[in-house]
Amino acid sequence: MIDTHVFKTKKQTLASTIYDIAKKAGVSIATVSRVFNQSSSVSERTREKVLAVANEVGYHPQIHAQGLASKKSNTIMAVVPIISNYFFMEVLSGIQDKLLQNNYELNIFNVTAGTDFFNQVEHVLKRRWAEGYLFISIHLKDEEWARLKKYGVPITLIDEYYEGFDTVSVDNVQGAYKATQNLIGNGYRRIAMLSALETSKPILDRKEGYVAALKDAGLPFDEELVVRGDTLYRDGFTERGGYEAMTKILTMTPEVEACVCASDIQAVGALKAMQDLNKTIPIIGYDDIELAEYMGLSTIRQPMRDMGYFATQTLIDRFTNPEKAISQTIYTPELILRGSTDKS
Amino acid sequence: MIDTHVFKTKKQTLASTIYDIAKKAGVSIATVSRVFNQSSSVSERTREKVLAVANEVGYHPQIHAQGLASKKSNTIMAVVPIISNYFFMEVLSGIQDKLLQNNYELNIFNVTAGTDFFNQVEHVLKRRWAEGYLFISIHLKDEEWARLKKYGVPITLIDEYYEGFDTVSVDNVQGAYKATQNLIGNGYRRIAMLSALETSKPILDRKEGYVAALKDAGLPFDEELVVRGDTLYRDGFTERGGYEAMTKILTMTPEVEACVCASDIQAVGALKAMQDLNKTIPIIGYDDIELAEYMGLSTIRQPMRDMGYFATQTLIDRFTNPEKAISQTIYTPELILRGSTDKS
DNA sequence: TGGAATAATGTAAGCGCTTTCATTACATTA
DNA sequence: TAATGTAATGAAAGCGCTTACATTATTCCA
Repeated sequence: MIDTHVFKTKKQTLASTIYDIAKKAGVSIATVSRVFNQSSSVSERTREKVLAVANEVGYHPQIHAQGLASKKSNTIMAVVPIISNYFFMEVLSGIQDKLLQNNYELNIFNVTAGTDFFNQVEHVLKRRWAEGYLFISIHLKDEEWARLKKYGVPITLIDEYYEGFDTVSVDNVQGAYKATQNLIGNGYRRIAMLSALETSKPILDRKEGYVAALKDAGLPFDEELVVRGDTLYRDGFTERGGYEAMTKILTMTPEVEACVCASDIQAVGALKAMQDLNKTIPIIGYDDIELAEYMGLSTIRQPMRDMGYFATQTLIDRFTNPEKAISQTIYTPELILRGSTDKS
Repeated sequence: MIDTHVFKTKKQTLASTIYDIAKKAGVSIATVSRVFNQSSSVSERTREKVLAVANEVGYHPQIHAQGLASKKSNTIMAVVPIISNYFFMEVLSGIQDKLLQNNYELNIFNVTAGTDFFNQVEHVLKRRWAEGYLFISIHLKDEEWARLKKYGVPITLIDEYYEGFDTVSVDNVQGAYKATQNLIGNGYRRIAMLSALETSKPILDRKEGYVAALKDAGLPFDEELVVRGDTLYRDGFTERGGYEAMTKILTMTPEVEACVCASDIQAVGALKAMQDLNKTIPIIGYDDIELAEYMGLSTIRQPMRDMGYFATQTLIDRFTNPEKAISQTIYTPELILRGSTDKS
């Protein structure tokens, strides 16, 4: 007996390539390629035919093949240290806004804190994944930046300053200065700084501004009043970090009259701590995330979205004009007064 | 003394390729490739030699070339609709956690709302950028999902349910039910639902739970008590959206006794609205973002990090075992009681 | 209406890797 | 020592695309 049963081979829907399309459309692969690259010289008729075929089988050029052949990928990579942060989110949304107007795709690469931090960053460049890079809140030593420069790839730094690259940042010293100065102007003398990981670059700058404001007002600087929480997750820029720090401040140096804060999110924790300890002092946050408005939190505004937007623009400009002079853009932070600093 | 002069080298340092390394190390390109792919049969001596050379010139295989030749890229792509959202952030951090243990790179692709939403999503798959995809809060019709399935690529859905893919979600109906039930249990009768864009899938489900709870308690359902703000940016899941909605509720239906909310972030706005109008009613949020704890906000907890973590695991499992049975994982939301529902 | 100018298409050589298969070098064993 | 097995390496054929450059169709004007 003859077995006539046919095995239905699970038909692997092999991805179609440019050859398949070319064949079906009766043209050469070059023409197909042209169609997908809006190259000028393709007649309207062929274009339509190719597009029809491509659409029918769901064809689209593969990114890796394109990338290899053309040495471009129409991709911008945002490199950020740990993602879950309000500052990044805002910056990112500015980047998106700009990208929407251009034909670039955004990829986000996360580097994790640790000893091999620089290696991770360098690794990203080595892979040559993108045409340009946005480094957000990545802080390196000058010689490390210099080393990255060797890769000859367009890079724009956000929230960091280095002469060799286009950078977009905010004057952190000035921001903290303004906040502290405001408190001093309101008559407070013993002002604490709610800090975070000491080695963090923004913290360093903000402390400097805080100290300068005290000094300019003829007030003594007391290291004891610079306090951070013990939870160092995300460098201490967390609700918990703020809660812990404020608890310390209120219990260990009860004579404190006011407080400048390294971030809004920490301020949220600090507010809770004050509530729990049933003691309220004026407080100024930092960043002006959307939340701050709804919490009545006075703060120092950083134009985060603008920064993202502008940095992206700068980067794209460099694609088209690599010889463009390197630019450093520094925004001025703005003091926003709300309920948390009202005199009671 | 440190030399701090300006860079002037214009010379594009040509990226070195596998050939350069092979030549300098005196081996064939195949061997170099093997070294970079921890392939077994390379003698320790050659391995070291190759690595030394590669390190010297800063060589690393190019992703596009690798991707083309091997048809893999060791990359997972997370597809999300608009990035700046607390829910995504938390899920993302769960994904990162899992990824850290494996050797995959994460890329994030943003789709923007609009008429061509589906096209954007499909486009991502067409490019074949990654080996697997995590779709976060992407809601499509069944036939659309079916269409994506044709691409034969590993996909895991987060915060969505569809039988054809592995999915990880939370029972939104139950979550809203629990919240509403709690309020009813506390004696409130006129309970509002602070909503967002009506067509949003989570909103649909949550409303269903809200209605069911009312019905089960023998309470009437009043469409007028389901309110959203007018600002629809991010589908209305914003502080502002919450503020507007609560303002409406309090002014148009002043007899309302309590409120269930579609998200914590909206609850923040709602809290402010209550404060501004000087009227407080019990409120329950949704999500349990970190902030909620520090704001004393009762809420429905979604295990966001766990979801991200588990979904990633599921996806990676599928790489190694494509024939694995498709799984639907549904988490149970948890009611977290805090100050915002305390009886005054 | 011929022929130059121009538009449309095709040919083929890579892009930088991976991978199969063949080859070589070396260690074992009888 | 010859035969055999195994580990290490190399040669070469693609992967799916872009892009000079070459070739063929069209167009246009004197």
